[in-house]
Amino acid sequence: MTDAVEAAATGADAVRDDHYDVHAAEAKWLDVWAELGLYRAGDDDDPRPRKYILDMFSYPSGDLHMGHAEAFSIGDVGARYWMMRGYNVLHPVGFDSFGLPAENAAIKRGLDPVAWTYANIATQAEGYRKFAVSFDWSRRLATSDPDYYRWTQWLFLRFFERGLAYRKASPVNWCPNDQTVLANEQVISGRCERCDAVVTKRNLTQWYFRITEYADRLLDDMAQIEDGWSDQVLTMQRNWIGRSVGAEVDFVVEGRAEPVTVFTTRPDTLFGATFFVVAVDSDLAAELAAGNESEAAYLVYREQVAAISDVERQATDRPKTGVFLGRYAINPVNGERMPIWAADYVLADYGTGAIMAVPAHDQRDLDFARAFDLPVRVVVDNGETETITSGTAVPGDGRLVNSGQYDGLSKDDAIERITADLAKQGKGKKAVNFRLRDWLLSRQRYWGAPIPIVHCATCGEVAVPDDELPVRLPESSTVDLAPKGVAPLATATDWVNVACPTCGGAATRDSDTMDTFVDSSWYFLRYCSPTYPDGPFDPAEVRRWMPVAEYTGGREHAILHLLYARFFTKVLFDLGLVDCEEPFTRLYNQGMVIMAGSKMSKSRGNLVNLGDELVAHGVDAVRVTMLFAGPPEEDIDWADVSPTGALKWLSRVWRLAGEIGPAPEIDEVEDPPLRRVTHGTIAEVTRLVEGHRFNVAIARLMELTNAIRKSVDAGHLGAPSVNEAMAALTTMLAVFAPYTAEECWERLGHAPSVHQQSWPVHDPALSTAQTVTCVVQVNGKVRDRLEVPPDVDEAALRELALSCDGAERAIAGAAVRTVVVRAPKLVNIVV
RNA sequence: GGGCGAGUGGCGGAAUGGCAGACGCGCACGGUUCAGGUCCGUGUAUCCGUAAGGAUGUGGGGGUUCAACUCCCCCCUCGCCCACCA
Repeated sequence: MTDAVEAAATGADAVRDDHYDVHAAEAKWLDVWAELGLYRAGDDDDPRPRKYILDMFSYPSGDLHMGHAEAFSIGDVGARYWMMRGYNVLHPVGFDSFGLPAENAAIKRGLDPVAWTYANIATQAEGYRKFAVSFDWSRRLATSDPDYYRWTQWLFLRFFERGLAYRKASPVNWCPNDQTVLANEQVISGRCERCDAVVTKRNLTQWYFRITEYADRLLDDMAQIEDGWSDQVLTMQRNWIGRSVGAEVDFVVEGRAEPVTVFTTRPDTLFGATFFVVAVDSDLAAELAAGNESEAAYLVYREQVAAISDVERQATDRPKTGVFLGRYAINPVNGERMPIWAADYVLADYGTGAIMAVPAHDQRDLDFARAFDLPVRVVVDNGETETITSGTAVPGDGRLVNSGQYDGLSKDDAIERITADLAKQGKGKKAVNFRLRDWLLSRQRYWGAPIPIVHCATCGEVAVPDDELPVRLPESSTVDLAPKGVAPLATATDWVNVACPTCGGAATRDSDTMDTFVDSSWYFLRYCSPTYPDGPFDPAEVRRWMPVAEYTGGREHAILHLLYARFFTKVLFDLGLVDCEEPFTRLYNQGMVIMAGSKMSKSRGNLVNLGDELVAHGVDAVRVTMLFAGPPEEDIDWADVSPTGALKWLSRVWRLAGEIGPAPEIDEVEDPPLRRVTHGTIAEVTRLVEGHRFNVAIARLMELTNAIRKSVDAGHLGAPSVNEAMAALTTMLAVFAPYTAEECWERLGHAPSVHQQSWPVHDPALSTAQTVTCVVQVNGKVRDRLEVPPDVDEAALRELALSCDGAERAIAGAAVRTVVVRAPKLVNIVV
């Protein structure tokens, strides 16, 4: 402060040469802030309105990287803004600390996953602290804490009790590299999301969450969050759930007691069904081929299909393959015999794994029919059915033909009538199908929450009693961690062998651990009462804080974490544990930080090290760079932005604060236009911050900086309006550049902390201008500008506009046809 | 193949249907300087013009409107997601 006073006294020149040492400022304030306890959420009796501001917690990989810096810069603005607006803000931090990297470090380098993980957490926590994120550190948690996973297990048991967690055998995605199964959501175009290895199928008995039971609600409840989530994420979730409405139709199969049911969205095309296809890898296919002369051919074909990877199998331009099974199904509407084929274009795990093929109206069926010379029959005529002979199916709308009593009906009418008639005859019914599959949650890995189930030969699957939770992980030294396709926990014999909780007989623990997405599906609830000993969370606290007002994180979680967290919340709602059905009211997905046009990666050699950037430009400049680069949801190309420019601005502000300092006010040098700029800026920045338009908000603060600079240079040092402007600038800067704002606040002669100040309030009387610039257009082209009072009369403005120089020149004697007057901003003269 | 989103100066990007290019980067020129990655000022879409001023201009083509970056239709390009889902 003494420096600032002295500088102000010795004149501007001395200050301008002053150097803003960002690192000194960083070193200076962290402890002060910690002592003031600035960001701790208020207690139960805090009268302020509450707001829960959440950033997606991170995997503790060690130091923060550029992606973290962007995400947390964005989330922090919201948290700080609402704190300054007088809200009781919960802005917690934690670590998603179970997962493969810890285990891989253990396997590769012989490190203890516990020690490795917690060392990384310490490093990352320090990184967050230096980055000055306004976290309430008192609520910090880690999903690998026994205190946390105890409740993950507890929640699993509640799901288990309700039948929402169950075990089944089925072909599952298998990553041959990580030696573990993967959820559908973790398979990206046939490859492992983590390691990019080509995923194969294995038939295994695994644990699932019955998320499909919630498919309808996951779709319907999107209405509650439509205003707060981007269309992009909502659409992705909708597509992922993939609800389709149609009918289930029963087909009698010759020589089989039970009919076979198929799902179709087009029951109106039933008369066009000319053959029948079952998934080659389904049980039904094997059954139909069994003991049949076609069995040999079927088995060969099944071998061929099994040999190709999912990646190849899913290539849509692949020619259709299949074998005739020598069996026939009867079309329920016309009694026709349809040959049954096995093919790999029909999926075993969607619908019933069997379809009626309507080649005229489905491209895939037509491709198949042409490959095997099967009949094609048009049943919906749209006037352009001749394309079928050249290989293009007619999928759309039209009138029914070749369909007996239904001829002439429209598609929609036919769907309704045929479905109703089938239902009457007991041969079918209206049905809904989902693309969404149940969530496979078992993982054959060590570093995760053990599944709290004991397998007993007499009692079956037995839940570990609640009071025996947590089922702790055995010491890593007692476990063989090497990937071998068997769960590592199974090798810890002392741990695995237990007495059955029900009958006391010899039993074994389930040796799989849970997918880490289970951990992250409820962490936002634990934050509300992180040390609550009697349950996963204190329902009263959750009622007070939930739902989350603003949730910030990467778009990569659009269908993984965000879908699972919504599912968990709904189950907990049904259990009566939470009040809200949707956990996140507003979702903000920030873009990525890329480098020179492409994703940063080691192999590309274009990694930008956050630590280096922080050393070169300081925390605040990096934050401002991230926020000023563009809209938060867009990617930032680090090659296109200028941290130096950001630092330049911050230095300008800092020097201005030094020049203005705590010097006494001198009323005689007042600068009224500056007041208008100040109050106009406050109004706009407030609106922009609330709308997450941070890049524009910063642009407005830069303009205010320029205005103050001009005023000071014009000799207004000491004017109350200058002090007011500088104070407003400094307090608003606090949400973007916490260190610099604090430093400026001190230079202005105030005690810490600027972060305890209220967000400035604008005075509408001061922010409205005395005059408005009115644009005069002739035929839509700007020809002149007039300074007019904001409440100018329409008729008067019209006359003024018609007689101004620019308009007269452009009209040049032509006849005026119309004059559009939008007082006070615009007049358009049409000639 | 389907769905969603986006195309604006040399660059990142501004603009409730009403002044296109705010703000910043870069660049140019000038000033200051005890030599620095951190200062001040001026200019900077394109074309014609010394200037005043004029013409053109928001991926391309049409349309609605007094007025279109903005709304509607067609096309092109790019990005993301899903991808044989019956």
